[in-house]
Amino acid sequence: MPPRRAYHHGDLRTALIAAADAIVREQGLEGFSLREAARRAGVSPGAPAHHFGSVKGLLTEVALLGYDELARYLAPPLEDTTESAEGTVRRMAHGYVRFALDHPGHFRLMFRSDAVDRDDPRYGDVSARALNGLAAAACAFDKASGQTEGRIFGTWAAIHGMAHLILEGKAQYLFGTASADAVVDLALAALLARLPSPPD
Amino acid sequence: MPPRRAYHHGDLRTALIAAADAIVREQGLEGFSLREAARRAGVSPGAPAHHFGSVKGLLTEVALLGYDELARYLAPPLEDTTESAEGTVRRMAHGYVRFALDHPGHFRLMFRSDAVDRDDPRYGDVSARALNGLAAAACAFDKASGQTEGRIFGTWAAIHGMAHLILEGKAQYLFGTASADAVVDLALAALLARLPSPPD
DNA sequence: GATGATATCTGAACACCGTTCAGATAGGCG
DNA sequence: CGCCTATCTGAACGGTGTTCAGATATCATC
Repeated sequence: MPPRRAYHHGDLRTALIAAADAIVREQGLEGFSLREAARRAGVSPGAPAHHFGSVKGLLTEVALLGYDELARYLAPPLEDTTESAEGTVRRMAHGYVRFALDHPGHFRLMFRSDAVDRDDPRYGDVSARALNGLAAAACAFDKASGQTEGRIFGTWAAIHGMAHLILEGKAQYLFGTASADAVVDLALAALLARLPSPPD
Repeated sequence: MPPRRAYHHGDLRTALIAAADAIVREQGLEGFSLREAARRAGVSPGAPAHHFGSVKGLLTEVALLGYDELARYLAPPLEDTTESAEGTVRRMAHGYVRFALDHPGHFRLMFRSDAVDRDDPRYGDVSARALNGLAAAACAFDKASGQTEGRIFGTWAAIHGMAHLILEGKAQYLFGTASADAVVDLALAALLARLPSPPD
């Protein structure tokens, strides 16, 4: 990463987002600093301010990329039309948890409302898009129970709770060193066993 | 909080924990700093190091206090023996979420494995104790489904997920400005509706 | 009670952080 | 060409956690 020759970067905004994304991916959120991102982009510490206002602005962009990536993890189960609705929910749970473990820095950032510009309108859009699939699966699976928002949120909460607790090391109190997939399967078995009869 | 007269504090360790706990309670985790805690205790910035090693050590103590408080929020539903098992789980979910909203700084800290000394043995003890009640309720309620650890973790994950998502403002995408209690009720309705028949 | 060992705390230093801002530089456009 | 505006520099400021030699107090032992 040799120092730029030109005084003007050309596309500093994009470069800073890429640098920040890489830091969060490599070192997690604690390893991130605005100055380090500037350093990687070969630019002075004051440069990011013009493009992002503050560190929150830059981290918001990284969080948005995280939602895109999450959507990619959740897509395959939906595209497989041969799967039952219950199977789809199952596979999305595994995908959600795998995303959290594959991209812990992004996952944590996405749910750190203090580190991010919560009021960015794109933020709501992207999270809605990422969860559209989950919403569809939850509704298809869970036709009989409660009203729509309750179904979606209940499913989301159960899956998100697994991911968060596993990521932060809380599952080991119950399961020792069992794999995340095994933990998810056991929890799903308990949560889905309540179902009266598998739909379609 | 006038400056101490004595060179030695007397019980600095306790004073620092109390100060840190107060900061987290008043200003949240982002408002916390080791130096501010030292300032409140009327002591130099280097003093905490001797008692806690690093900032993680002090924050671990605050997190432990958080678990105690959580246990207090979860206790009443268990003590009410007239309640059905489902009702107990319901009330514990509301208690868990209320704790998160009443003590956001503590809640976030308790699940920030980067900010805390994860390997502190007391950490596992206290979290186990706080969740014992939840475990008992989950098992009593959910006799038929899955094996024990799966039942406990599934219930915990669902409840924790609600609390986390609500606290970080993610429920508003689905429910607007609805109260947390209403959101929890709707999600519980969907999750519990799957039950074949109410036990006992 | 005096003496020595040990625990405790100070205060200055260090490296780093995010943010600000006057000024240097470049590109776009008349 | 010359100007205007966006962009970026680099130094400064106040803040952070951590380290450490040295000052101070407590405690055990004589």
